[in-house]
Amino acid sequence: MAARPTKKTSESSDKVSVICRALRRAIIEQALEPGAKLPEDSLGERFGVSRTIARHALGQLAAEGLVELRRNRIAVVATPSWQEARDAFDIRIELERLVVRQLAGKLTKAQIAELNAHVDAEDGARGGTDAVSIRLATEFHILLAQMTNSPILVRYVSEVAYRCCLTLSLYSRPHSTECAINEHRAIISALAKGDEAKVMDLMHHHLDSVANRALVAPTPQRGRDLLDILAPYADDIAGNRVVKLPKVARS
Amino acid sequence: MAARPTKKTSESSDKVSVICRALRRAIIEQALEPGAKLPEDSLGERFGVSRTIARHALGQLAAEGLVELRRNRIAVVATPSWQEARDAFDIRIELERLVVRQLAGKLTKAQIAELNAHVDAEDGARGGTDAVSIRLATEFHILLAQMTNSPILVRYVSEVAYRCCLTLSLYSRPHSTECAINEHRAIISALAKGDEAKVMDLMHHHLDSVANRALVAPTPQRGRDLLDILAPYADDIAGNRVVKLPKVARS
DNA sequence: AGCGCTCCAATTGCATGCAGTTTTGTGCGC
DNA sequence: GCGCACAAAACTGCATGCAATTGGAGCGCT
Repeated sequence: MAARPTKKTSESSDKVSVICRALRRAIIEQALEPGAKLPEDSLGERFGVSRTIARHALGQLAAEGLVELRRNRIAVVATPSWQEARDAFDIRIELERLVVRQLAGKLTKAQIAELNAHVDAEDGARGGTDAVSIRLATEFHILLAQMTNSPILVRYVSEVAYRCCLTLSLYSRPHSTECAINEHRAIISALAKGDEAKVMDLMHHHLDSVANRALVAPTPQRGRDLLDILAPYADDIAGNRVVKLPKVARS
Repeated sequence: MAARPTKKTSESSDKVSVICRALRRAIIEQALEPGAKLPEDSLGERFGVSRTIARHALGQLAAEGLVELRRNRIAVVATPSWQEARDAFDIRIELERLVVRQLAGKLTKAQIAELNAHVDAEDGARGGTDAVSIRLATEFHILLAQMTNSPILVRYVSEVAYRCCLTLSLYSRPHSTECAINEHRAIISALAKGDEAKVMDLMHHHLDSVANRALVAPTPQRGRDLLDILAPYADDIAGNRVVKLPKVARS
């Protein structure tokens, strides 16, 4: 259990992975907002690669749910619905409870130090931009996942954490990250103490409170999803008579 | 909640998706065993597309963890270690508990009928090959996930279920699927009754027993991973003198 | 102005070609 | 027969080119 062979899953240093990493980071730091267009040409030019590679990278990110790919259309940064955001958080809670359950009482001194150092970094970045805070907070969770030495768990936690970041930029009001930092510290100490039930609960409530602070209202304010906005009206109308909407492409 | 908009994430009808589906199915039906080589040329020729497309499909499947992609090397069907298999099942348990938790007491009559019909199909296929039984059993779980109307949950449950199929063909002895069918029926009836705690427990034990029946011993019998098989011997030898193994490529 | 139509630039879908790397097969010395 | 060097084949990494589709500007009509 201590020295599980850490097999490299993928994500080496080929150009596709480089682009994926760059885009992922741009997305979670909200340099690319949901709905932003990602033409293959531009990406290729920007990263000095051919369109083929850019396209491949977009395919990967689409598989992770970070970008949306519609046939013959320009790829865009994903715009999850409010419900999808909530679903993502629900899944994340279960996965991260699993993480801390596996980790409770099994961390080395060095690992605990590493976690504390990371939270210190979060603390230090408190004066910076929200984007950096969010990235650091997310990386804390990924760091935890990595300590399980389970590549699959790392992958899923990372993916779902990224998705949650995405929703933060959609539905969240400017929020304070301070309590998150304290909660991170509490989780570390509970992990060190080895109190499995306690740490699972802490993680649960931590994520739940992040979700609740982020997903304030079921009515998306800045949500770009035209369909969701129009849904109630559409129902209304359907009751009266049929109206021709301009080719709503829900399919 | 009843009529959540079912947004299509990807996986439409472009050639890449077609190839992915075909390969996925071939893998879970064990027509392609773990370790099987997947050269881009051959795939392209087989499916009547260019290498570009085959390559893209392999990339997607690699992102799902079904194939392994090493730089400049032929892609192969993934060969998860025993520990990875166990991890996959652990994650799967949590995810599917979440599925049934969301579903308990919320299924329509039609949905329950659909589930029952599926289990009937599983029953009917009992005389057939193991491969078909495994596929049907897996599809039952995916069907459940789909009923949550949460695209993210569907994606993760599907992926992890496929991965579990993969490990079945690696570490499992020829097994009986009959109890699984009964357990499926029990889950459906508990879902219909709406007993949340009960159905979560049923799902937990169902998957746990599948895992335990499959992952019998930490020593893989038919495991193709040369490294794992040779590990104890290598240790032995190392104690005496150094032996030159032919370029073991663990990286 | 508002609506519909046509046509063109922008963009994707896909195949092919070339360069570099790995694997395989072959011949040679022992 | 056995091991080894070397060359040929196989395969991947990536760029480019062409056809098909889309989005939108421009334009005429009401």
